[in-house]
Amino acid sequence: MRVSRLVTKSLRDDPPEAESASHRLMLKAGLIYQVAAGVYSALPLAWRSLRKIENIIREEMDAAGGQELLMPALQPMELWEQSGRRSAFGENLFSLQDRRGREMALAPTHEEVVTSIVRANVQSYRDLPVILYQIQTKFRDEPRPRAGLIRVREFAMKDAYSFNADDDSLDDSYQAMAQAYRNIYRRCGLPVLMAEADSGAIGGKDSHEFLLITPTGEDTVIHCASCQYAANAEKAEAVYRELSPEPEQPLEEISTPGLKTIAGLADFLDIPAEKTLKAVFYMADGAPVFVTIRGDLEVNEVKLKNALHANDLRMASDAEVAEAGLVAGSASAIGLEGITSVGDLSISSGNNFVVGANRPDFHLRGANYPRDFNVDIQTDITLIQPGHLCPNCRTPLDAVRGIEVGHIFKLGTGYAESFGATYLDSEGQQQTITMGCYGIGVGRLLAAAIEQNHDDDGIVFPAPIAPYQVHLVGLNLTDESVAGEAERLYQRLELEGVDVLYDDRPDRTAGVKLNDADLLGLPIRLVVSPRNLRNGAVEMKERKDSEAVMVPLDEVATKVQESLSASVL
RNA sequence: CGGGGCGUGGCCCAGCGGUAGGGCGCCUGGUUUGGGACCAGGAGGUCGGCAGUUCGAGUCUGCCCGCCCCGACCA
Repeated sequence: MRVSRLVTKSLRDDPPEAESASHRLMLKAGLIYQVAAGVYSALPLAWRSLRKIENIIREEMDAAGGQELLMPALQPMELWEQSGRRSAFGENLFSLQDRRGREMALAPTHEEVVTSIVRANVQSYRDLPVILYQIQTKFRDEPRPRAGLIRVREFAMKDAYSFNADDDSLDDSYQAMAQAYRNIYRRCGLPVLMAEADSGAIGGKDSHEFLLITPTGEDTVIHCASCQYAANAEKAEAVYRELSPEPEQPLEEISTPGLKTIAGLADFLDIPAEKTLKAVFYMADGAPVFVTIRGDLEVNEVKLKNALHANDLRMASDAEVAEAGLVAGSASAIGLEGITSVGDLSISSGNNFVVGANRPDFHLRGANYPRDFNVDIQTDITLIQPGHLCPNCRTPLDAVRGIEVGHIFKLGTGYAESFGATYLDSEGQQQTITMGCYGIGVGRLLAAAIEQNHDDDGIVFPAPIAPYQVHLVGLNLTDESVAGEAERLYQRLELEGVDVLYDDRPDRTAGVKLNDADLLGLPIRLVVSPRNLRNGAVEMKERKDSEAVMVPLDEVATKVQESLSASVL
């Protein structure tokens, strides 16, 4: 491709609206163009990268036994009523009416349709297992699209679905998909962490996320350097140091004037925060919830939401707290009635806690669970943080930030039950099919790759997903001998099957061209110029390196091939 | 949805009651050419929309729309 023919131009100024590196660089290099909030065109350069990613995904899905198909984005709303996910997705589901006033949805994912297909086509255990996949556009009316292609409302997703006779078979498919995913990221040149995850709105049992580690990621991953345990912070399991139990003391009210925070209370009483219990108030689907957790810990809202089976969970407002008759800053579950009460496991991990007295400026000491108060649900709702202990090996945990670039789930039989997807086993008994689903956001993967691979000058593309492999820069092309050599080299490389972007613009200065090359970040840069040609050479530089080397003209094609084959992981 | 910010040629911005400007980019001619060159000439804008205040509105007021950023969601 010749730069002179490329429709897109790089931008000279940083787009002011783009905070994240990938967003800024993709706009600046002319990879994407915004159409609406969270809706982008993929311009020719980005589209080449996206196709390369898609092809890697296809090859690995096919190798893992997947069959590609294409399902519609436009679907009747009845399907979503039938699965119960119309309300589960809520406002995130794009919906519209056709000319007859019939309600339709733009699909955010395809369990409903794929399950219907399998119901119609699979009757026997001999037909299983089946893995179906597609690379197709998804629509999700996200509350807040952000950061370019990281979170958008319309996006290409590879979604795969496994259909299995039993849990062992599901486990096989799940492992095969997990391995295919590892292969995909490795082949894209992107190291990822596979972490235990919450299954969210999709529902199901086991679930893992694949995260590209970068400081600007939106997810926190808890990681154990010792045993390699990794989990999304939303999911990570809590373990507690054994506190030596003390003899239980009686409840005693103490004056704590003006104290409303754990830090203030612990300081005033000269006790560690873990000797206190904290009360936190939430609204779950419109009803107040009273949460008790040890004073040194934070509430994990995802765990809490799951424990309550709530669709919507948020912190209660001051007004709602007051209306429920609670004393913010001095509340405890002692004597609490008429409100759902949830206790973290940590309330059993110590005793003689200091808790609120349910009247301002007073607390109680010597509180013990369950002697002094009760909870409706006791479960793990702790938000794991660095320094907490690994559930496997008790090593202190680290936290890193990552971008979720893939997610796999064991769904179980829920969808098959909704749609009546059954088969006859070898005994002639009717059984329900069990399912898994497996997703990769293609555009997000590209954005995450850039988020992770860039420097001050621009993108540093991993070779397998770069739009082109070689950026051939011709300097001083008004000199006919230079233009001739550059042209010959361009055609030679193309003939050898190398993807070359040839900057053939005769009227651009060296600075502009070299800056553009750094910005776009193709793996190899070749510079043809009068200065280099005088030595019968071309300058070759890998984008990730700081040093360039001079290569004799007749060896350039060979050196390029060598360099490219070395960069394939 | 709550909080903050912004809408002026393709891009980045200035102008804050009195005849729409600059830089980049674009077109023509010339000079340049290894890290975003120079000279001369030129094209290009219903100042997000609607209503109002005013002799006069890009500028003031109200309503609406759109976009970005921070929080609840996810590939």
